[in-house]
Amino acid sequence: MKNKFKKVRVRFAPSPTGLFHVGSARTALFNFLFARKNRGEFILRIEDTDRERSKREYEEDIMRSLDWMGVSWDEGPYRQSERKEVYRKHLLRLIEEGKAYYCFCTKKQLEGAKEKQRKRKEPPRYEGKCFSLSNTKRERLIKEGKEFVVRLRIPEDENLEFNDRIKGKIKFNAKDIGGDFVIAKGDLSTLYNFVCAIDDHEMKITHVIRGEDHLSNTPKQILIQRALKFNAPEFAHMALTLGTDKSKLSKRHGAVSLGEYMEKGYLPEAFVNFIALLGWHPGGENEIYSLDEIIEKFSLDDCQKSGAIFDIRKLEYINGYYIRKMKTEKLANLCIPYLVSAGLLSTEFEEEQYPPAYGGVQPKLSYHIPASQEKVTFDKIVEIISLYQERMKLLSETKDLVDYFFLEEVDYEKNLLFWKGAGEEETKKNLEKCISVISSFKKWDKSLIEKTLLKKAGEGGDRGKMLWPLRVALSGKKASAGPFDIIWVLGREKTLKRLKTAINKLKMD
RNA sequence: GGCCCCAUCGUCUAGUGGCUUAGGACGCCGGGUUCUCAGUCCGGUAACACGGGUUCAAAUCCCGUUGGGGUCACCA
Repeated sequence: MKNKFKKVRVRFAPSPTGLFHVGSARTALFNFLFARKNRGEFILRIEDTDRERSKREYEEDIMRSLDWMGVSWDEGPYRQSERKEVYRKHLLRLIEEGKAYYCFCTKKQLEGAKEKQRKRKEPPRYEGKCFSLSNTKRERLIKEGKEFVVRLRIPEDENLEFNDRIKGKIKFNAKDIGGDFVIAKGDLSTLYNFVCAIDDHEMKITHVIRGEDHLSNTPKQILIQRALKFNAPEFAHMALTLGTDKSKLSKRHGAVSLGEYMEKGYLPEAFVNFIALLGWHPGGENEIYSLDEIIEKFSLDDCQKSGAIFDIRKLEYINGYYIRKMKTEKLANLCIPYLVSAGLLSTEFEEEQYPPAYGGVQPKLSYHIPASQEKVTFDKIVEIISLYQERMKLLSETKDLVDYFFLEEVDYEKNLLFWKGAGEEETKKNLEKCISVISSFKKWDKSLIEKTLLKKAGEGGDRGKMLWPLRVALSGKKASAGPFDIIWVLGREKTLKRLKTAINKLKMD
């Protein structure tokens, strides 16, 4: 292993031509893991040679997503659009050495040749016509302003083998590449494979870890590196992340951009845990790992050779798991923005006046409920969220789960109040019982509420007869937290009000 | 179609020639738990693609078949 004693340097090289997606996230993560595990360096390189399609906003999306995952880079971002001189220098050198040449064939000519080859069932191939152009003819064509591209001269027939760190020995033959391929356009602006080979060398990359969709680019890059007399880095081609139809994960499979996962309320630690386990496994039976544990255990040897389907149900499970394990205060803080954007809660900075001895003005967040104009404490929000911590899979579910704590009136169908075969009269009686029990409490004590109400409900045999309408009257939902918890958090006054509203609802026809 | 890669439950995977009646997790199904939902606990369902070898012994090694995927731009 020629790289054994060199400091490990890896790169993540996305092109900013679209929103950052799950597949790229996994490639970035694996590079990062490999770098950290081996005490090496992780470089971010933006491949924006295609000026038409590259956008600055996408570049920002890449960095924002990486930050979110906790994937930090040690160098960069380098931009290929800012390194044109470097590429041109190498390009000119190759042309001078006769390893690359101008090609004046028009697109039409190329198409025609390709068509003929296809008819003869031969693979399409550029035969290298312009390679044999005489100097004088070439000079003349350039002077005439004829359009051209630059092609790399490649061997006719040569084995191109390399040892992939994940896939093992990979064999290509130069004759299958399709002839001398284009490395620069007419304005001498260089193309992907060329700049990639140069940057990997100039940036002293020791390991190229990327998706296996780049496997077929590798022989081209090796040829370029050879022509330039560069040492080749080691390659590791990761199996792809797949959609449910087993094809490469893409937009048509639904949510693929990281932004969507952030908005839906996936936790970065859950997301990272999940995608790390797609195509990598440290052995053993544990499946929950922090980023630090993943780094500590990571090895390319434990990477799967075949693609892994992105199964969102397992991600949801892991996300729910992390939510349950989280400190409730932290969870509440993460949920608050969702309540705010749903209009259920509003926050603002409150200027609390402290005596000058305490350092003067200390800004503090205060919370209001728009529906009732009430003030609400952070502790109260924590209480509400704690009722749903075990039930939540996504942070974005918050608003639909707890909205009834922030609304003045809950909206539901009258029929929802009926437990199993119970009729209107019976339901009404049970709700009235609840009212009388709840208003009789001298002190407001949670376990007392629960004990007394439970006893009362038990008298009728089937507890559901009383507890179901009670819970529905308070939450307005067919599924919610338990009635005692809701009563406790809602308080006596609001509880009674909602029970009375429910009874009125029953009276109406 | 050419070239390249891949192949264990529906999904993610453990398994590196005998410890395997193939283990775990998600999902699904059933049951327990203060009305519901969730959670939790208990139980269940379900896989080595196929055919040849090699070997005393193969999910594991070799070959072939089939199937799947990737890639074939003056995009990256």
